Parts: sequence; C-alpha cells; structure tokens
Amino acid sequence: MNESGSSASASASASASPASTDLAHVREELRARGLRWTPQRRNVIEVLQRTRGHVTGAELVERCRDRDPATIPSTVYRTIDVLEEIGFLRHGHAPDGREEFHVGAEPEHGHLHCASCGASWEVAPDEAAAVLAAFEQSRAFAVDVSHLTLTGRCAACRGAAG
Amino acid sequence: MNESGSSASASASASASPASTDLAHVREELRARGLRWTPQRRNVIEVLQRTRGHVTGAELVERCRDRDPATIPSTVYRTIDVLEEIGFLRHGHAPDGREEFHVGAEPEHGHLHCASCGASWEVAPDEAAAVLAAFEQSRAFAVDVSHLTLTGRCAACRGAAG
DNA sequence: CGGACTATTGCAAGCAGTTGCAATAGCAAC
DNA sequence: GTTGCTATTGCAACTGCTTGCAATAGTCCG
Repeated sequence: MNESGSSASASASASASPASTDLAHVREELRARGLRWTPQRRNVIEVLQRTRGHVTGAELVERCRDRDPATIPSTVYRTIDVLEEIGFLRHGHAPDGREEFHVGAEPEHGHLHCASCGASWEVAPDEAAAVLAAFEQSRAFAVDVSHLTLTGRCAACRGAAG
Repeated sequence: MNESGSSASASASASASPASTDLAHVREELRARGLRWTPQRRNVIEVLQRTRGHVTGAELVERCRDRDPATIPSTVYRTIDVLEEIGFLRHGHAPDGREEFHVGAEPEHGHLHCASCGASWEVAPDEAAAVLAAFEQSRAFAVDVSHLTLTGRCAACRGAAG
C-alpha cells in the first residue's frame, strides 16, 4: 500500500516502456466500461505482462504474492474474469482440465497433449484449420482455437508401445 | 454394512439380469490385475450401470450416498480411477473443465459446447474423423475422441449476434 | 479353515477455486 | 476539495477433489 499516492503521475512520466503503454490501454479499456483501476488489478496485469506461455490461477496468485504479500486469491480470480471479458486474457485447459491463461497478445493457438508421456505441443491456427472447417460446414459451428485441447497418444508413445 | 454377509450368494441366484453379468465381468477384470472386489466398489459400479449419459464425480458421490449413506468421497474418486484403468469408464471434460464420466459401453463420442448459449452436442466418431485424420497425418498423433471437447459458437448464436 | 500379504478404506488435512456480504475506496460530478 | 454512487476488496465459509497414513479386510496359499 506504500507505492500508491502521489507517485501515480510519476509512472506516466517514465520513458517509452512498452509495458506502460499496455497498462494504459488496459486501464482505458476498464474505464470505458465503468470498471475501476485499482492497485490490486494493476499488480495482476503487471505480473501477466511478464509472463511467458501459460499460467494457472494458482501460479498467478503466487506470483502476485511475490510482489505484494497482501494479495488475496479471490481478488486475483475475479480480476482474471474481468481481464478475460475485456479480451486481455484468454484461457485454455490443461490436460487435467484446469484453466490455463495466456495474454491475448500472444498468437492464438490450441494444444495437443499426449496422455501417455504427458508431453504437450502447440497447435498453430493453420494446423487447426481442418478442424474449424469440418464443424463450420457440418454444423455452422465456429470452434474457438485458443480453447482447443486435444488429448491422445503421440507418435513416440505409439511407436514404443506397438 | 448390514447388507453383506451370507446374502452374497442370494444375488447370484437372481434371475437373468443384464447388470449382474456386467458386475461379474468387472469383478473378473479386477481380480485378473490383483485388485479387489469390495462392497464400496460394487456400489459405485452398480450406480454407474444405471447412469445414462454423463456424471461428474460429485454427482456420482451423491448417488452412491443415496444407496449407502456411509459412502466416502475419496473412496469413490479412487474407484473411478481404477475403473478408468480397466476401461470400464471413460472421461471427457465439461465446458468448465470438470471431468465428466460415462460407462465405456456407450458409443465413443466427443462434445461440442457453445460458449455463448451453453448448449452442448455430441460428436459422433465419423464426424470427428476429419480431426483424427488431420493430426494423424501431420503428427502421427492419435486423438482420443472420447476426450474431445470443442468450444465455440453455435449457428444460432452466430446468427443472433450477427 | 487359518495365516499372511497387501490392496483398500476411512479419516483428516490440504489445495484450487468460488461465493455472499459488509466495509472500503475509485471515479465522476459539483 | 467534497460528496455520492457503486465497483471492488477482504474475509470467511464452502465445494470439489486429492493425498498421506494407520487400520481394515479381500484374496491367495498351504
């Protein structure tokens, strides 16, 4: 709580950091919807911006706590909900069904998980095109690629097990 | 605990119920692997045999408790694990990622969920064939259809929202 | 039938995530 | 700078599921 106060204007005067631009963008997006900019939300967003690949909710809580030990889990989860609503965040599902988040700026992709060895690959949009097309034609259903998680057995495991 | 004892032989003498055949099959499958046949497992299996469509773990616990109020959740969940291992049970994922179980005897199928209206459809194996083929060719990856859950927007919602 | 081996159970603690509610504090307007 | 409206927070209880452990009880074997 000791980093707020009059220092707010200071961050605006910082030199051209790409992060600050994004912060301002999210802040504006929130304000445009009548939502509020709070120190807690700012912390979550800053942590997310420094995140590569995926984070689970629990990991995010932990990382937020590193920066602000007073972090409350429910606040983080509720912030996640808001950030997904404004499109800053997307989620997919880990093989165990748990939600995994990634910042919306990352290229959209799905996942492939081997149930046997536990390995995991990303599926680029063009590779998923066949899936999209199939359900688009048969049902006029638009599959969400970033939510696509396929489970099965990889080439290596199939070869090993015969 | 008062329904065990010498009444065990009584159930064997019941007239040709298809359920009893399956019970015997599962029991044998377990025994073949050095696993054990217990009243608790039997209860779970009987509940599952009377189940249509999907059940979540929590629902299963509840239904088991209806028949045996002494049912312990962890026992049910551990039984689920065993039954999946012997192939009596399969699981997919609900749109929220939670596991949904169905008895292996049911035809294999995947699921389609509309993120907008919450509706859900089954995907028959032949409809999923395109998905299977795509990843079979590009990665030699065998997609598990019963685990296939696609999220997106259905025709109705796309039409309504433009 | 009785004994031994060990899979399974029941229990209690714990983790991930959600929810209702009263108190707090952004934000806009004056 | 103050005031008021209400979004948001912190808290505490709760759901769903998992895990470690000691006690119990299936199952095999003689």
